[in-house]
Amino acid sequence: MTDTDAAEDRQTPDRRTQILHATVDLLLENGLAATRTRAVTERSGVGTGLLNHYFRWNDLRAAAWKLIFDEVAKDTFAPGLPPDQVMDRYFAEAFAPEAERFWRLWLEATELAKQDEAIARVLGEAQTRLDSALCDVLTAGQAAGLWTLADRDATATRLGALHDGLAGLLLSGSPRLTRAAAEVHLRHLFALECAG
Amino acid sequence: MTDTDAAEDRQTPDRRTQILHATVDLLLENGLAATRTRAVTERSGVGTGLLNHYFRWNDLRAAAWKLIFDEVAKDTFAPGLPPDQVMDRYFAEAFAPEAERFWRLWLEATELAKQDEAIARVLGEAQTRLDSALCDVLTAGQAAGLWTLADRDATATRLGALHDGLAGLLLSGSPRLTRAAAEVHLRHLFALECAG
DNA sequence: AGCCCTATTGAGCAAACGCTCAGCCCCGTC
DNA sequence: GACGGGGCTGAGCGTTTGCTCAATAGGGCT
Repeated sequence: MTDTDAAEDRQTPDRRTQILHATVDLLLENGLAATRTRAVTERSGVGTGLLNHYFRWNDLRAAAWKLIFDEVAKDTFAPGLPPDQVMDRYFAEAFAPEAERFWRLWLEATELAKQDEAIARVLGEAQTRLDSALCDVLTAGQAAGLWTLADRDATATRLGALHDGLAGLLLSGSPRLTRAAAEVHLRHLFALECAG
Repeated sequence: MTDTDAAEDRQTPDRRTQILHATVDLLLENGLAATRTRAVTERSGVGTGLLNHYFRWNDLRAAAWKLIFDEVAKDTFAPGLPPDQVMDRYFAEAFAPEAERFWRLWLEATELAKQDEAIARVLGEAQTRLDSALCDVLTAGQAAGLWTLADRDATATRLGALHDGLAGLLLSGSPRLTRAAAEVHLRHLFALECAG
């Protein structure tokens, strides 16, 4: 991502980078279904030919998704904070409005992963990354005596899966679940895991 | 689904019913992405014109999904069994290979629900139905003294969401999670809820 | 100026999709 | 046999995709 900032400073940002970031923006704004190559060319001010010179559409999607997922993984588990504060931040931001766009893209990627191997790889890496980051935080907290967990890996998997499931419920517009309630559910599971 | 058998027995099963059930079969076999109107006409042995006479594609999908979801809701929570046996069956079949097709369709429906109001309605009804069925079982078990839960509705929501999240993880082919492990996770949450 | 070469363009192609519509087939009625 | 009409057909339309390719613009080098 340092490439990005450096490129934006330059007078003539790499056209390839322009295309990539236009794709990221459009994906976050409108989701995959409404993001087509033509929309990317218009947003980035680039001809259709150049876009296809640099990317095949599948690869462009995968590259943009990788940027987005990496960014989230970096933001969610900020380094240097005490583990309990990291978890608190994780719970607080789990269902924040800004996270909604991310989850929509996550579900869309899951959908596409069956057909597109590039996206499957990106999604798999992001999953592993988020899961192991969560594992690390749980381990650090346990080492610091903040909590006691019988099986940190299993707890991380359950937290991640519940997070995912609740986010999916929220996205589907279920009237029986609010953002605040979803956060409570996630915190509740963690409390149960620590107590049990 | 008794309609199906009855229809197959009849000499001239309703063409409309033939189309509907061909759609159900194809959705279960190949998922939505690989199920197009042409595939339905071929499977049901019907001309494209007749299909479009009876259904618009969006409505046909929604109708087929409704059949599938209703069937699952009916099968999962069989009436007449003791609540603890119902829960055991729920856990045992939660990630069975046959359930995989269902979850793929569930995710695809979630995806489409934002664009298609008919599917959003069908999905919403199915969600409510499954959630309240789970609530009922939890309530019945508590009444029978099988377990004690602080908040049955919340527990039902958490179980459903964890189920959903784990199924999503399995579908995405995550190598870190097996069907058996997913079942253990779900049972573990229930045990925690009962204990806590 | 003349030349070359890379970056860039955009009209248009091929494929895939849902859906239409002119017409065919078949059966009941007179 | 003639006629009428509803069930049914399928070639093909219109649209939307991702992507190609001949053509162009423009800057550096001689």
